Parts: sequence; structure tokens; C-alpha cells
Amino acid sequence: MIPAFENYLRHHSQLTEPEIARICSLALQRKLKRNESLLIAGEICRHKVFIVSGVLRTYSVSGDGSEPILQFSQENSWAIDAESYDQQQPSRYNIAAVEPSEVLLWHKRDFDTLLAEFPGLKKYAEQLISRNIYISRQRLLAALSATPEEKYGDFANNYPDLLSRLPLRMIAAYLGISLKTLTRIRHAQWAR
Amino acid sequence: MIPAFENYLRHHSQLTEPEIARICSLALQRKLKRNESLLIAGEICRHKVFIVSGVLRTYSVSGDGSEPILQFSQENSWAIDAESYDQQQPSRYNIAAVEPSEVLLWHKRDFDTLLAEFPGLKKYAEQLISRNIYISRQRLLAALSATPEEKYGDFANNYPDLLSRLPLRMIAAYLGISLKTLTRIRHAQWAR
DNA sequence: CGGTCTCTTGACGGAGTTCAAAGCTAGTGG
DNA sequence: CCACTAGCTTTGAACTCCGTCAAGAGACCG
Repeated sequence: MIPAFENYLRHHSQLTEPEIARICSLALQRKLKRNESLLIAGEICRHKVFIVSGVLRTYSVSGDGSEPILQFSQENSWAIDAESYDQQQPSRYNIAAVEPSEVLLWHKRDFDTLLAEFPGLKKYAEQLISRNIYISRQRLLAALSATPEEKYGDFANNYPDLLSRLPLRMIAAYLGISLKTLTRIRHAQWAR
Repeated sequence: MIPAFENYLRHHSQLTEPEIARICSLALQRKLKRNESLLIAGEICRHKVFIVSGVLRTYSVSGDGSEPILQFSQENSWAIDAESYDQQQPSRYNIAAVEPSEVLLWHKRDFDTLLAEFPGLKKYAEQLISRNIYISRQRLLAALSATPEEKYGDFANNYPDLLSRLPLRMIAAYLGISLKTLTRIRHAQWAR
């Protein structure tokens, strides 16, 4: 797992080899089974998480039992509940593995140390946050005004590989539409 | 306008008086009429914006002519299109005054200078970004899974003062529901 | 005082949801 | 390695709620 992460950092950050080695030295490794939880609402998100392989979903549980999905996080990306992590307060969201997954974890205090040590890491982290914001905006816009067809089309364009890896009901939960509607759309698209 | 902003900074940041003075010295003042645009989609967002008085809306224009609203920004808060500002690339969104408004502007290069000069300002800016992320998440969740009634209720709780200052059609555009539905909800609530 | 913008209300149509049942797939355990 | 089962997907029918269209009343601004 670690070598894959090292490789990722070499290509996606400006960090030096010693810096990368130091970052890896503080990482904890963990494997998640399908559907295994990494964070449950009410718990405090104590770790920064990098996904080496697999897919995680960040979701909420509504009063009626539905599970709207805020985000999918796949290999070579990060996943945390920022609010719970930053302020070390109980999380409102859940994070769980959709597939069997391998993740690297850093204790918040360790990661904070690394951020203070390496300006390059800090800069990299800020870029991640920014990109997250841009994507969230687009997603919010789609949720507000796009038709189900458009939402599905956007999703298929942005995450073509996830289409085949996720249960449809999760895609529906991510798009904010019913499973029934999603099925209809996919069938309609086939007709073209 | 400047004194009001100075006061705001004193209460909401850890900045020192000289720092505040320096920040203000680089600010540009501008007044916006009702419905006047501050940023039009396609333009580059060249300024950081602080709202001294009034309300701005950040919105998109859909193919069908509707104007979904991503965010309202009221007095004592900031408003920019982060993506366009950070990367100095054409904006996808519009920003316009809902009421006559007074704003302070900083050229990006000036503000970047200030951020580099004052760690306290940087820290303050990061807090703003974080809060923005938390709020966006909540909003996305509501857009995905809440009923129109719940969305309106949340809005009324979170922004009680805006309720009376905004045209209802804008609240509808913000909640992602039709004006008709919004009217229906408000009437229903009255009955209780 | 006129005009524009805003809000309300009605009727209608349709898209999406819910409920339920059945077939299929894939993962699990023996 | 196979059989079984649980979960996933599809489909149908009925319904509900939201959106569109249109008209009219009211409020506010210039």
C-alpha cells in the first residue's frame, strides 16, 4: 500500500523524497471489507484518510431511513468529514467502504505536525480543498436545477469508471433521485 | 464604509490595529444599485469582495433561462467566485446585488500580498473557507433529500432576516423549488 | 400617478415516488 | 467448485405532489 501512495505523491505534489518518506512513516494501514464503516455519525473523525484502492461513500441517514450520499471517494483520493476532523467534534455523516478497500490513516496530531513541517504539504492540501469546493459548487448547482437525465449524464461523464462499480441504488442516492427513475433513464438512453 | 469593516475585523479576527489599517489602505470602495452586477459569467473574478451593507446573490443561468442561486451573501461576509478568483479564469457564475449594497474590493495581487504579510489574515481566511465547506455540505444534503417544506424551514431558521428582504422568487431559486410550491408552503405554515 | 415587478391563486398535466412482486446476479459458505 | 441465498435490479400500477401556464391583484419605485 505504501509504495502506491509514494508514487501518487511523486506525481501529484511537489514534495521531496525525504518528505514523502517521513509522511509515510506516520501512516497507519487498514483494510476495509465491503460495507465496513470507517466513520459512524456521532463519532469524531480522528484521522486523515487516503484511499489506496477501493471506493468509499460519505452519506447521511435521514429520518425516513434513506441514505443520501454526499460523496464517493475512490483510489488515489482523500476522504474525511472535514467538519468533524477540523474541530474534533461528533460527525454528522458516515463513511463506509462500497468495495473492499485499502486505506492509509494519519492521526490528526501527526498530520498537523507534518503540515507544520512541510510547507509543500500544506500547499498541496490547500489545492485539494480548493478543488473540493469547485466540485461541490457544481454538484449543488446540478442538485438545484438539473433534470434527472442531466444529473445522470454529468455523473456518467465525470465518473465513467464508477458507473460499473457501484450499485445503482447508491448512484440514485448520490443523484437525489429514486432508483425507479434512474432505471428509467438508463433504459431511455439505451434506446438512442 | 471603512470604519464598519475595521470594526468587523476587530471582532472576528485576531488581527492587530496596524494590520487592520494596512488591509483597509488597499481596499477599494464601491456602491451597487439594486440588481447591479458585480461579476458576469465569462468574466474573470479579479477582486476579493467584502459586503459592508446589502445582499448579493451568486447564481448561474441555465439553458431554460432560470437562475438557480448558489449563495446569498449579506453584510459582514465575503463573496467571490473562488474558482475564477483563485485561478484567474473565466467565471461560470454571476454575482449581483439584490439590494442597494456597499462593498469593499481588493485586487487579487494586493490581497495575496496581505496574506503573505500577515499570518493572522491567512488563518482567518482559512477559517472562512472551512465554514463555507461545512455550510455547502449541509446545503447539498438538503438539496438531495429534503422535502420543500424542510428546505424552507431550514432556510427560515438559518436566515430569518433574509426572509423579509428577498423576493420570494429568489428564495425559490435558492431552494431549487418553484415559486408556486414556495407560496403553497408558506400558506400551509400560516394555517398552523 | 403610472408602470413594472411581485405575489397569489386556479386548473391542468406530467414526471417522479411509492409499493409490491418477480427475476437475476453475485457473493458466501459448505 | 457448486449450490444457495441475500441483495440488487427491473418492471408494473396507482398516486401524489410539484411544475407550467395564465390571469389578476397588490405593492413599491420612480
